[in-house]
Amino acid sequence: MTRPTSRDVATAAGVSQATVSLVLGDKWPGRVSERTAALVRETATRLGYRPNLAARNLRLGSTRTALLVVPALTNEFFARVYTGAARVAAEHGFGVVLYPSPDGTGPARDPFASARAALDGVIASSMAAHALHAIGGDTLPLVMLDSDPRATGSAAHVNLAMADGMRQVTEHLLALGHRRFLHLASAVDSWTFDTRAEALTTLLGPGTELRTVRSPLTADDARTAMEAALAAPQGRPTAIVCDDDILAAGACKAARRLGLRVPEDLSVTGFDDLALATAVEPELTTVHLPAERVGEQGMTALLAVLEGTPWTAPDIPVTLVVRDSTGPAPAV
Amino acid sequence: MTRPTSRDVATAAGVSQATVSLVLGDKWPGRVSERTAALVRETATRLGYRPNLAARNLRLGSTRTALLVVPALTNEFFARVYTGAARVAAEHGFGVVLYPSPDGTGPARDPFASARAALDGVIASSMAAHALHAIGGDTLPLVMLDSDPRATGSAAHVNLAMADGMRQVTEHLLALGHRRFLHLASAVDSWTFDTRAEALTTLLGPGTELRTVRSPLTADDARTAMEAALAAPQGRPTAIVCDDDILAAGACKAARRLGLRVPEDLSVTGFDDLALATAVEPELTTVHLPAERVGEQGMTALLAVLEGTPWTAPDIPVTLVVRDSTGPAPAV
DNA sequence: CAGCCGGGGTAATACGTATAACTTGACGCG
DNA sequence: CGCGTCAAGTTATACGTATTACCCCGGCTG
Repeated sequence: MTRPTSRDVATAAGVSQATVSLVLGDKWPGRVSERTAALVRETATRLGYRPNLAARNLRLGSTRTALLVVPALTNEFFARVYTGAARVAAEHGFGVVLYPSPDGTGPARDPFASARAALDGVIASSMAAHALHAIGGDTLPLVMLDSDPRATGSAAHVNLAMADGMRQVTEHLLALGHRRFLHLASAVDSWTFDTRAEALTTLLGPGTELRTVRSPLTADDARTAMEAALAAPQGRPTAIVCDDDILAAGACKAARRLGLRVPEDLSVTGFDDLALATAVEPELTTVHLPAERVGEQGMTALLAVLEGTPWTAPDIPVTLVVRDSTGPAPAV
Repeated sequence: MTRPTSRDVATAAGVSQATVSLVLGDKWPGRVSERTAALVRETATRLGYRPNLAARNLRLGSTRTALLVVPALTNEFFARVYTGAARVAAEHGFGVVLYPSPDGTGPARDPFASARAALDGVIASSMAAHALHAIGGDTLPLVMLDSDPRATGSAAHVNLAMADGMRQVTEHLLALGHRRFLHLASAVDSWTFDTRAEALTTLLGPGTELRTVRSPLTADDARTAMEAALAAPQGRPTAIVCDDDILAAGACKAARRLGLRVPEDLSVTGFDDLALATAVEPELTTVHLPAERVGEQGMTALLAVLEGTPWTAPDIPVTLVVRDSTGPAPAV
């Protein structure tokens, strides 16, 4: 009634366990005659044999499994990062397991053990870096996603060209004549957002005005933040730069509630280019972040690190997608 | 340079490996004196000892890991299912690993092995049921999510009360005076959607009209489907029942492109209650599906099955959330 | 004082696999 | 004919843990 082992297959086929392992391992060509190999394979499938991965992992000292640490999977961006990472992993016979509920809601007394599998390496989003040492991931090969290249020492880095993205946003808005800006920024403290904020500040030349409001990354918070910011009609911003499409969508909505038309009275930009960006009306002008590619490169980097190859790559380029939420600055 | 084992801890502490295992296992109270226990624990942390999970899994014959099979994590609904399942799992010292890229895009020659970990059980969404036997999951304890209770024999089931959800939609729209309906249905063949379609057909009494258009679950497809359906001004539907918020959002957009106002000229309803539902304008009237609870109950069910306890529970209730995308049927 | 008990620990083992090291027969070749 | 070679397997072992069965010794009891 219990699952058949390689030894069961061996006795059933009248060979030794080693032979079974050799055949099914598909290495060592010529070690086993084609005739017995076929016999072994046939009995294996007949018995429904599945290798015990725990045993194999123990023997090989490697699980071919990576841990992906992200804040929340319900954020489409990170779901896509996972997808990309899992794809590349599968191509190399690797698996990807997620660190559950790092948002702090879950219990996970021993978060490392809760991954249940021995791990070969860790890919961590900077937005979840605080969880890293609790995981014990600092003792494993590590790849950081979107984190300060100067900070995390030896770890490999996969970064998006956030500053350049912000440059594109700024130039686009300046060309449209905007001079008074509001930065609807994430309340999360991370390299990602810091870099953007810094880029925005430096790129906006003299003769411009910039206010910043920090808000959690939810549409509701965006709305209340907006209502406060747009209250005064005179001197109010004409362009809202949001750190996130969700914020941007919330901003558009708040604007309309306040009787402002987008983009005629107010331009709004986002980041990420989620499905949401084209679902709302007007469709969002936003910086497209190739999330899948982040995951892919993260996994590629980890594989390189595991092989001892030093890995480095230029920042992943991002591109502004101009849609309908931005337009010429109002005449006043 | 290699990771310390329990034996390393043992020699360092001057005890036997068995003692280390006993202490760190925290069972068998009284088997070890408090003094040596403290010594062992101290050396363990000093050496940075982490138990080798592959070895433990092999020894115990169980990995405390479940496989969750879903179509795509980028769909917020399934991301939330995962979150719920992972939470309950963590509470019981279990892990959840995802079946990567079952949408067929990925390579995954041996999808089962690509889970990399030996598994204790499987939780499978019916929308990915076709992948099940390829995974070999049919030989493991199985919990089915939203699948035909009559179909999958012995497996435990966790179902949403889809028919009741559709009933609420129908009654809401009928009460608003609608008589001509369009069902924007998913192109995917599954119990979920079949149940809804059947419920809709039976609930709409005489004197009503129902057309059905099947479409992939993307906003773009929804739009083209809509444009075809609404082309003829006379006899066009006044209420659009969508199988999904994404479809609903697409439908709203298409309607506006065609010069129809929502909800004045056209009512639209969705399913799921994703974040999208409140991000678009008008906010969607939609059937709220407690996705997290699906994941939680799925995991709970699996845990019960693993203990040999027969598990059964009533369908998870769903509730219509009335927002701004539905209104009285237009006069004509 | 012998016998027994139990606290506190240890030695031994099995889990299922991959692979290194060894065996065996057949065969070719000098 | 004897030896090296090679194909085709097999035997043995280790991976690191959890747990069972055992052991030792001090103290209590009859």
